[in-house]
Amino acid sequence: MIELAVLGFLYEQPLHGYDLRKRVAALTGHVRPIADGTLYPLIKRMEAAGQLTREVQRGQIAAPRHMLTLTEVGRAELLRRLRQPDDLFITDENRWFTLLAFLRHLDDPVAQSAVLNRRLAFLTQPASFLWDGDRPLRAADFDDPFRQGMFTIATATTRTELAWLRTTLATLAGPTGEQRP
Amino acid sequence: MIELAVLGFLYEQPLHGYDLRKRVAALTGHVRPIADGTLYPLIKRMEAAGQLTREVQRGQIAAPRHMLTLTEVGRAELLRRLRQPDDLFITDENRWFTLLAFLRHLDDPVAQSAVLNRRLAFLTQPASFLWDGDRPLRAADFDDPFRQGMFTIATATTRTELAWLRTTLATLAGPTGEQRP
DNA sequence: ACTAACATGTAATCTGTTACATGATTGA
DNA sequence: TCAATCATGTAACAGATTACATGTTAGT
Repeated sequence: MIELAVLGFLYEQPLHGYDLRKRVAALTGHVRPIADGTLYPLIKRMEAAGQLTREVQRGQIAAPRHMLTLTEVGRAELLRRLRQPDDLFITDENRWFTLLAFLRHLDDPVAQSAVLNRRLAFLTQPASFLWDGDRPLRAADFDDPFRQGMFTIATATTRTELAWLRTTLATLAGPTGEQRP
Repeated sequence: MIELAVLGFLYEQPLHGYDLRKRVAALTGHVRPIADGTLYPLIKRMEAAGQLTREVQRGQIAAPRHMLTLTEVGRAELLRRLRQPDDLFITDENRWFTLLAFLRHLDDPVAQSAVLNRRLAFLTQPASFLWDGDRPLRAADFDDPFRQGMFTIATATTRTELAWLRTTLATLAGPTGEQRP
C-alpha cells in the first residue's frame, strides 16, 4: 500500500524521502506517520528494481537530501497497479483510498470506470455484519449502543460512497462514451 | 486486532476455531475471511498463555471440533485491552470498529466514556488531507473527481461518527453520572 | 543550552498472508 | 462421483512497526 503511495507521489514530482514520508502520513489515516524503517528500505528496494533514481543534494540544508525521481519503469509500474489493482485494494478501505488518491494518473475514463465498477460491485454485495442472511439489518437490531454506532457509521459511509460512485461513473461515461445506434 | 476479536467472541460463549473464523471474518471488512495460518497458530499461542482451554469434541460431525473456552486470565485480558486500548485501536478505522464491537463487555460507563473521548479527541484534531494547515478543505479544493470522492466520503463518515459519539457520551453520562451541587 | 524539526539508515520483531497438507461429511 | 463445506494444522514469506543509531539546523 505504501509502495503505491510512493509511486503515486513521485509520479507527480521528484521528492526526497522525508518529504515523501510526511505526504504518505497525511494521506493515510490522519497524522500517523509511516515509520523510517518502512520507508527507507522500501526506497532502496525500489531503486534496486529500477523504479526510481536517487540524486544526493548537499547545500545549507539540515542534512543531505536524496531526491528521488521515478524512472519510466516506475511510471509504468504505477499505471499497471492502478489499472489492475488486486482485490485488497478494492475491499480494504485504506488501500482503496490510496488507490483513489492517484487514480487520476490513469488518464483513461474507461479504465477508471472499470476500477470504480469493481468497488461498486463489492459494496453492493450483501455481506458482513450489515446483513442477516438476505435481510439487511437496522440499527435497532443491535442491542448495545456501540454496535449500533458501528452500524450507523458503516451505513452512512456506504451510502455516501455509493452515491458518489454512481454520479462519478455517469460523468466518466458521459463526455466520451456515449452509445450511439 | 484479530486477537482482540477472538477474546471478544469467546467472552460471549465457547466456540470452536472454524466458527470463530467465520465470525471474525463477518466482523472485519465485509467477507474477507481470516487465514487458517492466522487463526490456528494464534489459538495455540493463547492456549500456551493460559487465556483459553481446549476440549476436543468427537461425534457425527465432519471432523473433531476443538471447543475453546476463555479462562479467567483470558477474560481479564479482554477487559484490560478494552479499558486501555493502545493508540492504534483509536486511530485505525478497522481496529476501532473491532474495539467498538466488544466495548459493551467493559460494563463500566465511565471507562467506556473514556474510550469514546479518546476517539472524539482524535477525530476533532485538525489533521490529515482534510485540512490545509489550519483551514478545513472543501470538495471543490480538489481538482480531480477521485480525490473529491475521498473527501466527500471521509467527511460524511467523520460527521456521522462525531454525532454518534456525542449523543452516546451524553447517554452514558446521563443515567449514572449526574453532577449534583 | 535545549528542543523541535530536518534527514537517513539498520536490526529485531510483530502481525498477518499464501501455499501446502490432511481428511470427513453433505448435497447435487 | 464430484464439489462445497466442515475442520485443523505447518512453513515460508510479506509488509509494516519499534527501537536503535547518527548527525545538522533553526528557534526559544
